[in-house]
Amino acid sequence: MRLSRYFLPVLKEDPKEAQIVSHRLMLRAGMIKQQAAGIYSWLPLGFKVLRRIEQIVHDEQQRAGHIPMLMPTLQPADLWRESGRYDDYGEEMLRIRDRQKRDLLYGPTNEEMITDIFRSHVNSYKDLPLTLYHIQWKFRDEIRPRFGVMRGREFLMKDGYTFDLTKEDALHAYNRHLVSYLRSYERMGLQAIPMRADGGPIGGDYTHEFLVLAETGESEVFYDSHITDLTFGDRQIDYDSVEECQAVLDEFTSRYARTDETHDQAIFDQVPEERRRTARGIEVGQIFYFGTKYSEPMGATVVGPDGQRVPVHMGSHGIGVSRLLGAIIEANHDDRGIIWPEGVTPFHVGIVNLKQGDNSTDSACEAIYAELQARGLDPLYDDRDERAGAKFASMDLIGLPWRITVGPRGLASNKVELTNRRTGTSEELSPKDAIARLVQIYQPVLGLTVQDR
RNA sequence: CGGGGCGUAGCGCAGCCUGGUAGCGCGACGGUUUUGGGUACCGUAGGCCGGAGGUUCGAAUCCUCUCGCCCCGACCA
Repeated sequence: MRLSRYFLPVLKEDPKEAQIVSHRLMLRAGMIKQQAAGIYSWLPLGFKVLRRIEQIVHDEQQRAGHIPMLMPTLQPADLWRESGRYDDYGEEMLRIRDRQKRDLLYGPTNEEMITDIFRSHVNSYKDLPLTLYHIQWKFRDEIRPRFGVMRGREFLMKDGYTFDLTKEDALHAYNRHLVSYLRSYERMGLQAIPMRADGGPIGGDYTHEFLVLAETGESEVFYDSHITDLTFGDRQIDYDSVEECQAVLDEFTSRYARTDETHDQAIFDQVPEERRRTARGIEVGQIFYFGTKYSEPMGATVVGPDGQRVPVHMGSHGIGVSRLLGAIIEANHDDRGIIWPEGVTPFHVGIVNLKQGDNSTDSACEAIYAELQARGLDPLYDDRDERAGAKFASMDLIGLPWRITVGPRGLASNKVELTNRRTGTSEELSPKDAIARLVQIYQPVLGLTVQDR
C-alpha cells in the first residue's frame, strides 16, 4: 500500500478520553474511532490487524479440527426463555423488539442458538464428537465500558461449542481447546497463561481463563514464576490424541496460576517465596466444560450405542478477538508508539523515502516496494511529500516491526537501512539483501497456514 | 447505578467567576523555505460555544431541564 493513497488519520496529540496506552495508541494511529460508549468503527489500519488476528484464530481452530460457521447477532428471545437465561442474564443483555412486537436480543453469547442447531440436526452418537465455532460480534451492555476495545460493549469474539457423548470425551475437547489457544496466542506474539477461573454467568464447573500479563490488566493474578518459562513453541500435537492433549494441559497448569477470583493464599504460600508473583492480567480467552447444563433443559440429546437417548456433554470456548488488539498493544509498545509482533502486524515492513521527488530515491523505493510484494510481503510505502522526521514518527507510531529507509546518501553506495522497531537497531544493506532478510524473517509467519498440514 | 468531572474550529485547550464584536496551539489548504527524527516564515479557510427553555437591552458566560462523553467504585470476554 502506498501511504499517499491509504486512509490513515494519525493524530499528533493525545485524545483526552483515552486513559490507557492501548486506547490512546489505537486512536492516535488511526485504527479506531469511537461512535458511542464502548462502540467503535474499525478504520482501515485497525481493521487490518483485526483481520490478521481473526485469521490466526481461524487457522488454529481448523488445525484442531473445529468447524467454522456463522450465527446471527440477533437472536429470538424464546430460545433464551427455554434455557432460563432470558431472565437470569440481566441488564447486560440488550433486548430489542421488532415491528411485530417480537422479543429479540443482541447476542452476548451463543450457547442457546448452537444447542438449537444441534438438536435440530444431530440424533446419533455416531455424529459425535462435534466442535462448531464462529467469529461474530457480540453485545454486552456493560455498566461502564472503558479502556477502548478492551472493554467495549460491542466486541468481536470467537466462540466455539463442543458436543460429546461422555464427560471424558468432553474433557478431551476441553484440553484440545487449551492446546489450540496456546498456539494461537503464541502466533500473535503473546504469552497467555491459563489460570483456574470461576464459571461466571456462562456456567461451568471446569474452566480456565487465559491471561496476558500487563500493568493495566483488570484482574489481579497470582502465579509461580516458573509458569512464564513455559512456551508452546513449534511442537507438533496430534489433536486426536487424548494423551498428548492431556500432557499439554498438565504441563501448563502444573504451576500455581490463579486470578483473584479463585486465589487461595494457603496453596500459594507453598510456592517457594522467590517464585511467587503478584501482577495484573488481561483476560483474552476462557474455556469451559459445563456438562449438560444446556443440553438437558433444551433437549439436545443423542441416541447412544445402547439405544438410550442421553443429553450431550457440552463445553464452550471463547477468544476475545477485538480485545486482543488492546492486549497486544499493552504488552508491546514504547513511548513512541506500538510495536507489532510479526504475526499480527498490519504491514510487514514500512518503506521510508527520505527525499520524495528525487529520481533515484523514488525509483529505488518503487523497486523495493514491487519486489517485496512479488515475494509475498505486504509493505507500506510512505511516499508522502513529508519530511523525514514526520515519516519516521508515523512509522514508529503505527508500529510496523521493520522499516527500510531509503535516502540519497546511502543509495550512493547502493545501501538502504533496515531497522528493527523494537530494538531500534539498524543495518546497512543493499536493497537486495534487505529484501532477502525480510523474506527470511517472515518466512515462518507466512508459512503457517492450515493448507500446509 | 452511586460519586466526581467535561462538552467552545478536525485535535488539544483558553475565555465563563465579574454578561457587551469568539481566541490560542497543532492540523488542513495556498505559497516560499527545508530535506537522515514531527523545519521555519507569509497567507487562507474553518464555530448555532452539545441541545431546549428561561433571566436580560444583550448570554459561550447567569438559572432550569435535557443529551452525550470521561474518570473512581460495584459488575464483566
